[in-house]
Amino acid sequence: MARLTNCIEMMDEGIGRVSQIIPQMPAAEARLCRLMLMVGSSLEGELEFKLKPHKLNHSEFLTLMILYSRPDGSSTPGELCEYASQGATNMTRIANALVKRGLITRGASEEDRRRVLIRITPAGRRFVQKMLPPMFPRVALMFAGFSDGDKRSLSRLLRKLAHNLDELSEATPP
Amino acid sequence: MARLTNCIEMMDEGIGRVSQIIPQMPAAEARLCRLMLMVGSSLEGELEFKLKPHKLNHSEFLTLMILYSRPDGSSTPGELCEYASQGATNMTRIANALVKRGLITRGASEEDRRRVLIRITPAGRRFVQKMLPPMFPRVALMFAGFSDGDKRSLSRLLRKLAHNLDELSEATPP
DNA sequence: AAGTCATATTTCATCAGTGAAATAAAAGAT
DNA sequence: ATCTTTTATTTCACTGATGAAATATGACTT
Repeated sequence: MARLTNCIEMMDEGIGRVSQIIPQMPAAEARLCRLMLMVGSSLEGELEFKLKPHKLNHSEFLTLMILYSRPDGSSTPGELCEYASQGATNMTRIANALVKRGLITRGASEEDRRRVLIRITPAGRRFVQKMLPPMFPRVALMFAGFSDGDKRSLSRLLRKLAHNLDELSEATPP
Repeated sequence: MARLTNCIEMMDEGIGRVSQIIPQMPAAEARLCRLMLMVGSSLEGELEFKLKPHKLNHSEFLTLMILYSRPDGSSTPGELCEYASQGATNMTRIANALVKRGLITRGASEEDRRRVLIRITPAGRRFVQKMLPPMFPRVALMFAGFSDGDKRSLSRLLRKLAHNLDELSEATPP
């Protein structure tokens, strides 16, 4: 796999040349956009790489973590779909996989028997507590050389970007 | 689809609770990591959305743009694999799709006849010049409210992160 | 000339996610 | 009591990417 830095360098030159041909292009913004996409997918790759030994993919991991982080360790398929940004079809498949491994259980809700209650099991909690800590060093290394101010800036700017993306997709009711 | 802002809010609370159970967790870094992943994939969705009317997916668009941005409008499959972060198998498929639409051509290289020279066609250039400008307003809106300093900061921080990710994957030679 | 390496393609099996449609069951509305 | 809506599951066809193995071709080495 090519180093990210090389791809970025080549992207910089490419956008430079394109913006000479098409001067109306918002070059700085386009660069930021490409940067986000490149770094984002590299980060995604890094995550999947760390998950592979545990036979989990990103969306299974995310679903499990959402449950783990809940005060009561439970949620419903619909809610999980929302927060894990997955379709219902996919969430059914994810839940099946996690149930099969004994990390979660499915049961009917008491109050509303249409709903399905998904709970993380004690085995699921142990699993998370065992797999999470070995990831910490690499997560910390990603932000090596970032001052506290850098981290705060990055957080602020990403949240601002997220807010703008929300506005954009609300302005487009497809 | 859930709003990004909601997902972020819920992620913040979730990480807060997890870091109470597992205090060694680098919470700030984990938050940044999740933020990058969420915003990145939302951005990816936004891009795919803009590409759909042109019947292009992300990697086809990227491949085409790399060629467009080259001074001579040409490259080779191997090089495109690198910069578009695609496997050879996939690049063959991408090239087939673009050739079929008349946007690029494939031909043997003169110097080294093992190599295949991929060139953007005049039709390919016209296609890019027609499809690109309508994207500009939305790209600009993504960064609405970003000062010049914000943009520079974000650029700098993403590049630093990219650099760290390169180091990480070089320290892991599988 | 023979052997080795490099480049690209093709085939194949597989995985992860999408979207639409059909089904089921229960809640809520009138 | 019937009708509508909500929630979840299941099935199906499809897209896009992945990785391994086999093949073809041409370049480089000696």
